[in-house]
Amino acid sequence: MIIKLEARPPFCLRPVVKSHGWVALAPYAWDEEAGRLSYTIRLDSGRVVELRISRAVGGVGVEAGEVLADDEQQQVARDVGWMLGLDQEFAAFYELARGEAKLALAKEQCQGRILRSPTLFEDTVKTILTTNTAWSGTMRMAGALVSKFGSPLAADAARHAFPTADQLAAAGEQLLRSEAGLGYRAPYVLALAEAVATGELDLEGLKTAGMPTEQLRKRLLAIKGVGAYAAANLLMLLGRYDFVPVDSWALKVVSHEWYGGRPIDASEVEEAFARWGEWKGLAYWFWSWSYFEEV
DNA sequence: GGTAGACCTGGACGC
DNA sequence: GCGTCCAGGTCTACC
Repeated sequence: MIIKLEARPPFCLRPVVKSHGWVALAPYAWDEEAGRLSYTIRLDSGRVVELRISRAVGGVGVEAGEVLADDEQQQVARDVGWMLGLDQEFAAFYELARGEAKLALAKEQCQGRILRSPTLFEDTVKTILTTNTAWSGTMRMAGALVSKFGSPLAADAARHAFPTADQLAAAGEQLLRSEAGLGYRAPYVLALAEAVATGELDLEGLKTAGMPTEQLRKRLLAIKGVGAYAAANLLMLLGRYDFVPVDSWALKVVSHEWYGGRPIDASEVEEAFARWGEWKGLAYWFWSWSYFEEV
């Protein structure tokens, strides 16, 4: 069964997949040769299926490997549409980027969309896993959460979906530490899972909340384990680009680009991109850094 | 409001 | 093989 989904042009699958490191985190997988993105998902019906997403005329084709009920097909269309940002609009950003040599190819290269997870819960957990650790650590922790606590794929029990909030809440702090190696992040992830599982926190509602970005940012910062960097990263995934997710890498490349390599702080990174206004985060994300041209 | 130290793990490094 | 050090954001206590 193949579900065809249309994308707002310009759309190219590979740039979305390569937009950041999310594709390297379970349960995502990318087949470079086939140009196919895979994602193991637990549907609301409880069924776990592997979605195989490929470029198709005008958008993407999603193969589920088995026949899905109508409501399951609707969920797949909704979730894949969100994951790839199929309906996102970047015309205003492209217009601004046209006059900037470091972003001149943004439209031509279909830049703008950033790969995300079906749920904001999963993206928030993964963002917490990126903090204060090397990328290898993030991959290890995400992989462990999926393999230890996620529901298995019927056709291949070795593969699992990302665990639901209920599943992580049921795991408890001790198992999150010992089985997933989350360390001090375990209580943060547990508290988040419990808040979402009990309905105390409606994370998914934030996807469509029309509130101002600053208000949305405050809601995200109220989550334990989510600081300035993590909130900005999540805002980017929510399509709000008013803040730059400043991590140590950002401090390095921005310093090299505009501050002569001297130590800088987060406010100087924000200042460097201030002229991009509501597109600040996106300009930062797709900037062609001198640091890499000279290394 | 600003700052220092603790948190946790894996990897790099020196012995 | 073992011990030490370091990288990586956020939180909390303190000033």
